[in-house]
Amino acid sequence: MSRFITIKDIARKLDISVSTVSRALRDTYDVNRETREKVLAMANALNYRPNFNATGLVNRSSHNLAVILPFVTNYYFSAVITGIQEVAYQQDYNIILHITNDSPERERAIIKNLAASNLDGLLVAISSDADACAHFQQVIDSGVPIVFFDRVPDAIKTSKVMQDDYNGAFDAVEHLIGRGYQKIAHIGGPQGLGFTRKRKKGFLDALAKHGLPVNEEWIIHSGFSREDGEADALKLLKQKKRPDAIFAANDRKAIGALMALKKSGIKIGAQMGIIGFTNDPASTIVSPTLSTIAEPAFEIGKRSCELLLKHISKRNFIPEEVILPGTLIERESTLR
Amino acid sequence: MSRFITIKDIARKLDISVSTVSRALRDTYDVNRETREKVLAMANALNYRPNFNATGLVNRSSHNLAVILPFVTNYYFSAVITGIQEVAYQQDYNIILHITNDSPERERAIIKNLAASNLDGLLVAISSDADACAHFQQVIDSGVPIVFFDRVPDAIKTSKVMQDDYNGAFDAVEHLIGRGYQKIAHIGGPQGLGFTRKRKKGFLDALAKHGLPVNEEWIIHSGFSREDGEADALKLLKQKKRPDAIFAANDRKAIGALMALKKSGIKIGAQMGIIGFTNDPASTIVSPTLSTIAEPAFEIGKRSCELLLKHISKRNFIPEEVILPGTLIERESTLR
DNA sequence: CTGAAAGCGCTTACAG
DNA sequence: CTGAAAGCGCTTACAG
Repeated sequence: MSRFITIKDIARKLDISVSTVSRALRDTYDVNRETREKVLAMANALNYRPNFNATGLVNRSSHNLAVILPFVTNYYFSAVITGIQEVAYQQDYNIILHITNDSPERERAIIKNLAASNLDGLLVAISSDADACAHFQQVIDSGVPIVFFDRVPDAIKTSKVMQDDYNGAFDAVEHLIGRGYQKIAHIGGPQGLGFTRKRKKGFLDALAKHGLPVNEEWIIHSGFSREDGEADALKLLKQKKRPDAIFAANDRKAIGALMALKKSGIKIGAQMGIIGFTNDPASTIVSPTLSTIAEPAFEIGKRSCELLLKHISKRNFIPEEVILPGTLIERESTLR
Repeated sequence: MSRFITIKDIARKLDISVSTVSRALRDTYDVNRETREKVLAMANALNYRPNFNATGLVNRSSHNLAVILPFVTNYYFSAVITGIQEVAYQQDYNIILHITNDSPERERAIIKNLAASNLDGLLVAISSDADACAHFQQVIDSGVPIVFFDRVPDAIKTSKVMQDDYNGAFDAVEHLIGRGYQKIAHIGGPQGLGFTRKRKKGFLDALAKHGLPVNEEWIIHSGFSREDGEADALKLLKQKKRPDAIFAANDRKAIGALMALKKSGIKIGAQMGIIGFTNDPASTIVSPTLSTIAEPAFEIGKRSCELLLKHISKRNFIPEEVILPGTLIERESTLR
């Protein structure tokens, strides 16, 4: 391993002390202008790069942010990461990526092994079965701020960024009603997740507002995958009373439902309206194309990271909850 | 910021020296068994975590690996990352994620700002317009190993991991021929990329082997997006001599082509066979479903990371080029 | 405006 | 088997 240029090298070449080099480099103390310029020029000439381990050690900071989330192989989370990355990059922070595979055990193991001293902050979307969140509280208590996004634990007081799940769901269902559907089913996500409840509440309230009945048999909870959507849809089909529309908790489920129903000979739209949530690019690939609520995933990433940086720079930054609105996108799957 | 537990704390509590604590913790020197156990117990009781900035400073290593790639918002790259993450996690390495948005400038800026001292190695897929690769060579010369995957620069001697682009393309085209298609077009990726050339070569050689003509007008190069695929397909449609099948350089292009042609009234399969490359989940969502060559994306990530760790642990590890085979997946888009 | 010195938390020859 | 000391590269009171 070849040696790297250090401030000592610069100091020696210029025949000044390392203290002065350090001060000149950071431009924070009074340093003679000429001296500073000489140092800067030399640093540039030697292609000097600060050793982050050293600066981190004395400053107790690393310019490293960890992102912890269930998956990256889906559109929503990869778009969020891109947003996070965008602001981190501007501010010279590194993103350390941890993937939990939606496993609470792995999530806990990751948290446990976080060398807290190596991180300035955390951005996290919890796993589906987030039972206990004590491990996150410990991190915060140890002085490392966390911002949660999308999948947020209610119990922890810190900044959170999410889409407007309630109103998105409400709008989706009202859209179905507006299109004349009357017997509306809901295929939801895992019950443990906060936003599963919010989307369900939006669904229920929209029905209530329009005086439509709630049929408990038309409400099914399962996972978020396409396969889950297929299975849920097939269950709905077997009901004695069959619904005429489905609001799915996300696009993958909606697409699974759509494909399974189509295969069963149901005319999507005409016989069964379907609307999802996310605006995954796949929703324009299915046939018929899928109506949905577009989530501002990239924006959620950006806002989360901005908030985290505020927590980092201001010791006692007051936690904020940011709720970003979604947008109804009307496509073929809700066309009668 | 609350203080963290250090080896000094452990030493004080146990009334021994920090040297002994350090040695006991790493279990590398001879330490009296009892002493070691006392240290371990105390470390555990105090919930001690090593300060990576400090260990990194003395060991000149950080257990940090950087991953640099164009995007994460597509299936292939997000699957690769998941594979990388999987082995990094096992070995207690952190993944620092950098996204270039496929911009060579940003790629160069990222490399320039890498505090080399803070990284043990790099995993990279270069951007499409990778003209100069000197910046990567510099990193390697400075002692930080790089492993390239998928998009690899020919000019640099280091380990590389990729799918078998040539044979995958060859198999795809031979599949089309086996299904009876005779006038086969190719919609390829950006010309600068090495694998664009390899996939094209596989295409040409398969035609040659079966004595089919090469029509230069049926070979179109553009970007990798669905929109590019649509535009390419529409161009092919306007040709005086119209092809009866298309081999697309990736699934997104293939899906774009498929959708555009379908909209133009072409019967996919019967009138126009289409095959892609990747096995993006979207290829089972389009209708008709898309035949394709499945790439072992997750495996590519794993192998890349394993190789990088070998470079890191063995100063003079001899670079390896790993080529992983793809798998033909026959679906509806090549059914006559 | 500048330098000498102490210290961040850890590792590792050097003695014993 | 254990301790005292030096050092990794940087920052920052303390003097001057």
